[in-house]
Amino acid sequence: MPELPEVETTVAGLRSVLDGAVLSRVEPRRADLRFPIPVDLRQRMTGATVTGLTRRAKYGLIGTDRGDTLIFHLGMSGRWRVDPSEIGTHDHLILETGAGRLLALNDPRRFGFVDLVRSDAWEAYTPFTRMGPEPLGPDFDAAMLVRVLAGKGTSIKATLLDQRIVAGLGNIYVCEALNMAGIAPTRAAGRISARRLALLVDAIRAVLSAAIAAGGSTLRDYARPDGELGYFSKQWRVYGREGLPCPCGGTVRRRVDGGRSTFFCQQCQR
DNA sequence: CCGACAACCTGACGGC
DNA sequence: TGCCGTCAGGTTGTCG
Repeated sequence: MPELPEVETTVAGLRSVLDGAVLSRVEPRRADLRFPIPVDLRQRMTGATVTGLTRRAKYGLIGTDRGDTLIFHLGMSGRWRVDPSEIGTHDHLILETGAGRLLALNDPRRFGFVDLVRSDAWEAYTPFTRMGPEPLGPDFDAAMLVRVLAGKGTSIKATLLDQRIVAGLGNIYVCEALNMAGIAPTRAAGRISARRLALLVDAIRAVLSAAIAAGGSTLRDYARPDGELGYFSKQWRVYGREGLPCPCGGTVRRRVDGGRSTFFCQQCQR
Protein backbone atom coordinates (compact mmCIF):
# COMPACT_ATOMS: atom_id res chain seq x y z
CA MET A 1 0.00 0.00 0.00
CA PRO A 2 2.16 2.74 -1.22
CA GLU A 3 1.43 5.87 0.76
CA LEU A 4 4.21 8.02 2.16
CA PRO A 5 5.57 5.51 4.74
CA GLU A 6 5.70 2.73 2.18
CA VAL A 7 7.54 4.89 -0.30
CA GLU A 8 9.90 6.01 2.46
CA THR A 9 10.76 2.42 3.39
CA THR A 10 10.96 1.47 -0.26
CA VAL A 11 13.48 4.23 -0.90
CA ALA A 12 15.47 3.16 2.15
CA GLY A 13 15.53 -0.40 0.85
CA LEU A 14 16.58 0.71 -2.62
CA ARG A 15 19.24 2.96 -1.14
CA SER A 16 21.00 0.02 0.50
CA VAL A 17 21.31 -1.65 -2.88
CA LEU A 18 21.69 1.26 -5.26
CA ASP A 19 23.46 4.13 -3.57
CA GLY A 20 26.88 4.48 -5.16
CA ALA A 21 26.25 1.56 -7.51
CA VAL A 22 26.78 1.50 -11.24
CA LEU A 23 23.67 0.70 -13.26
CA SER A 24 25.06 -1.95 -15.56
CA ARG A 25 21.65 -2.79 -16.98
CA VAL A 26 18.49 -0.71 -17.29
CA GLU A 27 15.74 -2.52 -19.07
CA PRO A 28 12.14 -1.42 -19.55
CA ARG A 29 10.00 -4.48 -20.25
CA ARG A 30 7.15 -2.61 -21.88
CA ALA A 31 6.56 0.78 -23.47
CA ASP A 32 4.26 2.20 -20.84
CA LEU A 33 2.79 1.92 -17.38
CA ARG A 34 0.23 4.59 -16.65
CA PHE A 35 2.25 6.85 -18.94
CA PRO A 36 4.89 6.03 -21.55
CA ILE A 37 8.29 5.10 -20.16
CA PRO A 38 10.75 7.65 -21.60
CA VAL A 39 12.18 6.13 -24.77
CA ASP A 40 15.69 7.26 -23.87
CA LEU A 41 15.58 5.97 -20.30
CA ARG A 42 17.71 2.93 -21.01
CA GLN A 43 20.28 4.91 -22.93
CA ARG A 44 20.50 7.70 -20.37
CA MET A 45 20.68 5.49 -17.30
CA THR A 46 22.82 2.56 -18.43
CA GLY A 47 26.37 2.89 -17.10
CA ALA A 48 25.49 5.77 -14.77
CA THR A 49 26.42 5.77 -11.10
CA VAL A 50 23.66 6.33 -8.56
CA THR A 51 24.52 9.34 -6.45
CA GLY A 52 21.56 9.37 -4.09
CA LEU A 53 17.96 8.40 -3.45
CA THR A 54 15.23 10.44 -1.87
CA ARG A 55 11.48 10.75 -1.54
CA ARG A 56 9.01 13.55 -2.18
CA ALA A 57 5.41 12.79 -1.13
CA LYS A 58 4.66 9.38 -2.69
CA TYR A 59 7.39 9.68 -5.31
CA GLY A 60 10.81 8.08 -5.20
CA LEU A 61 13.80 9.77 -6.83
CA ILE A 62 17.01 8.09 -7.95
CA GLY A 63 19.79 10.52 -8.87
CA THR A 64 22.75 9.73 -11.09
CA ASP A 65 26.15 11.24 -11.86
CA ARG A 66 24.91 12.17 -15.31
CA GLY A 67 22.62 14.83 -13.98
CA ASP A 68 19.51 12.73 -14.57
CA THR A 69 17.04 11.69 -11.90
CA LEU A 70 14.73 8.72 -12.32
CA ILE A 71 11.36 9.41 -10.71
CA PHE A 72 8.99 6.59 -9.86
CA HIS A 73 5.47 6.43 -8.50
CA LEU A 74 4.05 3.12 -7.26
CA GLY A 75 0.39 3.82 -7.95
CA MET A 76 -1.85 1.34 -6.14
CA SER A 77 0.00 -1.90 -6.63
CA GLY A 78 3.60 -1.02 -7.38
CA ARG A 79 6.62 -2.32 -5.47
CA TRP A 80 10.26 -3.01 -6.07
CA ARG A 81 11.37 -6.61 -5.90
CA VAL A 82 14.92 -7.11 -4.69
CA ASP A 83 16.99 -9.87 -6.22
CA PRO A 84 13.98 -11.80 -7.55
CA SER A 85 14.75 -15.37 -8.53
CA GLU A 86 13.14 -14.76 -11.89
CA ILE A 87 11.54 -11.95 -13.86
CA GLY A 88 7.77 -12.13 -13.80
CA THR A 89 4.84 -10.88 -15.83
CA HIS A 90 4.48 -7.58 -14.04
CA ASP A 91 8.14 -6.70 -13.67
CA HIS A 92 8.11 -3.65 -15.92
CA LEU A 93 11.52 -2.13 -15.32
CA ILE A 94 14.70 -4.03 -14.47
CA LEU A 95 17.79 -2.47 -12.92
CA GLU A 96 21.00 -4.37 -12.39
CA THR A 97 24.07 -3.10 -10.59
CA GLY A 98 27.72 -3.71 -11.28
CA ALA A 99 27.75 -5.88 -8.16
CA GLY A 100 25.08 -8.12 -9.68
CA ARG A 101 22.15 -6.96 -7.58
CA LEU A 102 18.81 -7.05 -9.36
CA LEU A 103 15.80 -4.79 -8.89
CA ALA A 104 12.43 -5.15 -10.59
CA LEU A 105 9.67 -2.56 -10.54
CA ASN A 106 6.59 -4.74 -10.30
CA ASP A 107 3.14 -3.21 -10.78
CA PRO A 108 0.23 -5.46 -11.80
CA ARG A 109 -2.32 -2.68 -12.17
CA ARG A 110 0.10 -0.27 -13.86
CA PHE A 111 -1.27 2.82 -12.14
CA GLY A 112 2.30 3.72 -11.33
CA PHE A 113 4.82 5.30 -13.68
CA VAL A 114 8.44 6.22 -14.15
CA ASP A 115 9.91 9.37 -15.59
CA LEU A 116 13.26 11.01 -16.10
CA VAL A 117 14.12 14.61 -15.25
CA ARG A 118 17.25 16.72 -15.03
CA SER A 119 18.41 16.61 -11.41
CA ASP A 120 18.84 20.37 -11.11
CA ALA A 121 15.22 20.85 -12.12
CA TRP A 122 13.36 18.07 -10.36
CA GLU A 123 11.43 20.52 -8.24
CA ALA A 124 9.92 21.91 -11.43
CA TYR A 125 8.49 18.48 -12.29
CA THR A 126 4.80 19.20 -12.75
CA PRO A 127 3.33 17.12 -9.92
CA PHE A 128 5.74 18.69 -7.43
CA THR A 129 4.93 22.26 -8.34
CA ARG A 130 1.33 21.83 -7.21
CA MET A 131 2.09 19.94 -4.06
CA GLY A 132 1.63 20.96 -0.45
CA PRO A 133 4.34 20.50 2.21
CA GLU A 134 5.74 17.25 3.49
CA PRO A 135 3.65 16.19 6.49
CA LEU A 136 6.82 15.25 8.40
CA GLY A 137 8.63 18.43 7.39
CA PRO A 138 8.92 21.84 9.05
CA ASP A 139 6.36 23.57 6.83
CA PHE A 140 3.45 21.48 8.01
CA ASP A 141 2.01 22.74 11.26
CA ALA A 142 -1.22 23.84 12.87
CA ALA A 143 -0.84 27.47 11.84
CA MET A 144 -0.42 26.46 8.23
CA LEU A 145 -3.46 24.18 8.38
CA VAL A 146 -5.58 26.87 9.97
CA ARG A 147 -4.63 29.19 7.15
CA VAL A 148 -5.25 26.86 4.21
CA LEU A 149 -8.43 25.31 5.60
CA ALA A 150 -10.12 28.60 6.49
CA GLY A 151 -13.50 28.84 4.84
CA LYS A 152 -13.30 25.40 3.22
CA GLY A 153 -16.57 23.50 3.09
CA THR A 154 -14.95 20.31 1.81
CA SER A 155 -14.84 17.39 4.21
CA ILE A 156 -11.65 17.06 6.19
CA LYS A 157 -11.13 13.58 4.75
CA ALA A 158 -11.23 14.76 1.13
CA THR A 159 -9.06 17.72 2.10
CA LEU A 160 -6.30 15.57 3.59
CA LEU A 161 -6.32 13.36 0.51
CA ASP A 162 -5.74 16.46 -1.63
CA GLN A 163 -2.00 16.49 -2.28
CA ARG A 164 -2.07 20.27 -2.82
CA ILE A 165 -2.86 20.74 0.88
CA VAL A 166 -0.36 18.26 2.29
CA ALA A 167 1.53 15.72 0.19
CA GLY A 168 1.86 12.03 0.91
CA LEU A 169 -1.26 10.97 2.77
CA GLY A 170 -3.54 8.30 1.32
CA ASN A 171 -6.73 6.56 2.32
CA ILE A 172 -5.29 4.42 5.10
CA TYR A 173 -3.36 7.07 6.99
CA VAL A 174 -6.08 9.70 6.63
CA CYS A 175 -8.55 7.31 8.26
CA GLU A 176 -6.05 6.49 10.99
CA ALA A 177 -5.06 10.10 11.70
CA LEU A 178 -8.66 11.32 11.88
CA ASN A 179 -9.45 8.58 14.36
CA MET A 180 -6.41 9.41 16.48
CA ALA A 181 -7.40 13.07 16.49
CA GLY A 182 -11.07 12.37 17.24
CA ILE A 183 -12.32 14.20 14.17
CA ALA A 184 -15.24 12.95 12.05
CA PRO A 185 -14.19 12.41 8.42
CA THR A 186 -17.24 14.27 7.15
CA ARG A 187 -16.60 17.42 9.14
CA ALA A 188 -16.10 20.53 7.01
CA ALA A 189 -12.39 21.34 6.96
CA GLY A 190 -13.00 25.01 7.66
CA ARG A 191 -15.01 24.27 10.76
CA ILE A 192 -12.39 22.65 12.95
CA SER A 193 -10.86 24.63 15.79
CA ALA A 194 -7.18 25.53 15.79
CA ARG A 195 -6.76 23.44 18.91
CA ARG A 196 -8.15 20.35 17.18
CA LEU A 197 -6.11 21.02 14.05
CA ALA A 198 -3.04 20.98 16.24
CA LEU A 199 -4.11 17.54 17.48
CA LEU A 200 -4.58 16.50 13.86
CA VAL A 201 -1.07 17.60 12.91
CA ASP A 202 0.30 15.60 15.83
CA ALA A 203 -1.78 12.58 14.83
CA ILE A 204 -0.63 12.70 11.21
CA ARG A 205 3.00 12.94 12.26
CA ALA A 206 2.58 10.17 14.81
CA VAL A 207 0.88 7.70 12.51
CA LEU A 208 3.33 8.28 9.67
CA SER A 209 6.33 8.01 11.98
CA ALA A 210 5.00 4.82 13.56
CA ALA A 211 4.38 3.29 10.15
CA ILE A 212 7.86 4.18 8.96
CA ALA A 213 9.34 2.80 12.16
CA ALA A 214 7.40 -0.45 11.76
CA GLY A 215 8.53 -0.71 8.17
CA GLY A 216 12.07 0.06 9.17
CA SER A 217 12.33 -2.28 12.11
CA THR A 218 10.13 -5.22 11.29
CA LEU A 219 9.78 -5.13 7.56
CA ARG A 220 13.28 -3.75 7.10
CA ASP A 221 12.13 -2.41 3.81
CA TYR A 222 9.05 -2.39 1.67
CA ALA A 223 11.10 -3.38 -1.30
CA ARG A 224 11.39 -7.10 -1.13
CA PRO A 225 10.57 -10.13 -3.25
CA ASP A 226 7.30 -11.09 -1.58
CA GLY A 227 4.16 -9.03 -1.30
CA GLU A 228 3.16 -9.36 2.33
CA LEU A 229 1.54 -6.52 4.15
CA GLY A 230 3.89 -4.49 6.24
CA TYR A 231 3.91 -4.97 9.97
CA PHE A 232 2.11 -1.70 10.51
CA SER A 233 -1.13 -3.21 9.21
CA LYS A 234 -1.31 -4.96 12.59
CA GLN A 235 -1.50 -1.58 14.24
CA TRP A 236 -4.45 -0.20 12.30
CA ARG A 237 -7.03 1.29 14.66
CA VAL A 238 -9.88 1.61 12.17
CA TYR A 239 -8.76 0.89 8.60
CA GLY A 240 -10.21 -2.39 7.34
CA ARG A 241 -11.81 -3.02 10.72
CA GLU A 242 -15.52 -2.54 10.08
CA GLY A 243 -17.54 -4.01 12.94
CA LEU A 244 -14.49 -4.43 15.17
CA PRO A 245 -13.83 -2.32 18.26
CA CYS A 246 -12.26 1.12 18.12
CA PRO A 247 -9.63 1.75 20.82
CA CYS A 248 -12.25 3.93 22.57
CA GLY A 249 -14.61 0.99 22.93
CA GLY A 250 -16.95 2.05 20.15
CA THR A 251 -17.49 0.09 16.96
CA VAL A 252 -15.68 0.89 13.73
CA ARG A 253 -18.04 1.86 10.91
CA ARG A 254 -17.45 2.00 7.18
CA ARG A 255 -18.92 4.47 4.74
CA VAL A 256 -18.18 5.21 1.12
CA ASP A 257 -17.15 8.70 0.05
CA GLY A 258 -16.34 9.42 -3.53
CA GLY A 259 -16.12 5.70 -4.20
CA ARG A 260 -13.59 5.04 -1.46
CA SER A 261 -14.06 3.38 1.89
CA THR A 262 -13.84 5.49 5.00
CA PHE A 263 -13.35 3.73 8.32
CA PHE A 264 -14.23 5.70 11.44
CA CYS A 265 -15.80 5.56 14.89
CA GLN A 266 -18.97 7.53 15.58
CA GLN A 267 -18.38 7.43 19.29
CA CYS A 268 -15.03 9.21 19.49
CA GLN A 269 -14.84 11.10 16.18
CA ARG A 270 -16.88 14.32 16.06
C1' DC B 1 -17.09 25.68 -4.46
C1' DC B 2 -18.15 20.78 -3.80
C1' DG B 3 -19.29 15.98 -4.22
C1' DA B 4 -19.88 12.11 -7.27
C1' DC B 5 -18.13 9.29 -10.65
C1' DA B 6 -15.45 7.30 -14.31
C1' DA B 7 -11.15 5.96 -16.17
C1' DC B 8 -6.74 3.75 -16.05
C1' DC B 9 -5.58 -2.10 -14.83
C1' DT B 10 -5.06 -6.80 -12.54
C1' DG B 11 -5.68 -9.90 -8.77
C1' DA B 12 -7.76 -11.64 -4.54
C1' DC B 13 -11.66 -13.22 -2.34
C1' DG B 14 -16.43 -14.60 -1.16
C1' DG B 15 -20.70 -16.66 -2.62
C1' DC B 16 -23.08 -20.01 -5.18
C1' DT C 1 -13.95 -26.38 -10.07
C1' DG C 2 -15.39 -22.32 -11.97
C1' DC C 3 -17.96 -18.19 -12.78
C1' DC C 4 -19.40 -13.67 -11.22
C1' DG C 5 -19.55 -9.63 -8.46
C1' DT C 6 -16.97 -6.68 -5.35
C1' DC C 7 -13.12 -4.54 -3.66
C1' DA C 8 -8.23 -2.71 -3.35
C1' DG C 9 -2.86 1.56 -1.46
C1' DG C 10 -3.60 6.69 -6.41
C1' DT C 11 -4.47 10.39 -9.59
C1' DT C 12 -6.92 13.20 -12.79
C1' DG C 13 -10.55 14.98 -15.24
C1' DT C 14 -15.52 15.81 -16.12
C1' DC C 15 -20.15 16.67 -14.87
C1' DG C 16 -24.06 18.49 -12.36
